[in-house]
Amino acid sequence: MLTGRGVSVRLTEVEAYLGETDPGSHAFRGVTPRTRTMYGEPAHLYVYLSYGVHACVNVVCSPAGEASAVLLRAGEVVEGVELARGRRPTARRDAELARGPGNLTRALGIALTDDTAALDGAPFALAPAPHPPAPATGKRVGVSGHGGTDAFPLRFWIPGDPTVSVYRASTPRVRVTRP
DNA sequence: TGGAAGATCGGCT
DNA sequence: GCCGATCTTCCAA
Repeated sequence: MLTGRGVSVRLTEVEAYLGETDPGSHAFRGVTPRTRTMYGEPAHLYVYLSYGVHACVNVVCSPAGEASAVLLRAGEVVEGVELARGRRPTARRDAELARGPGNLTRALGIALTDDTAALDGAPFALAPAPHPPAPATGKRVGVSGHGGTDAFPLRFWIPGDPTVSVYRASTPRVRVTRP
């Protein structure tokens, strides 16, 4: 269970990213200014910007010097629901409050400036679930190309949970015609 | 300096 | 349920 800024969520969907050996990881190409956090201390947040719009949050799990992290993709808001609703006005159902990486980040009030923040105290804390259910495993979604993603069944989710995001086919990128 | 790619969400039908 | 729009970051020339 993850707590951040007055909102607690029960994580229902995560993905693991190993590092240089993982084609889908940002660290695959090596250390960059953006991925530097992944090489930092464990139990810290790695927040990155996706598609220039959405913020996605990871938890660094390897010791300093190694790059491995867990991407938090979805969760169920169990505490501070009202607060989360205020942050997510477009969500019609509670299950949508933290469905999807970007939405989860918003519901928790995490911003890009929270990159490298520690998880062992306020305002962010990570605690084991009281009754951890058996998660399902499978291929990761949203990771395109590089051809090796099928060999990494590193996605874990709670089967049947309404807050788990569904697979979404990749959109063909249409370059905006510039005048 | 330029071009291409990317771990997505919201709105409308 | 499906379709479109958005910006940043990284690598190569």
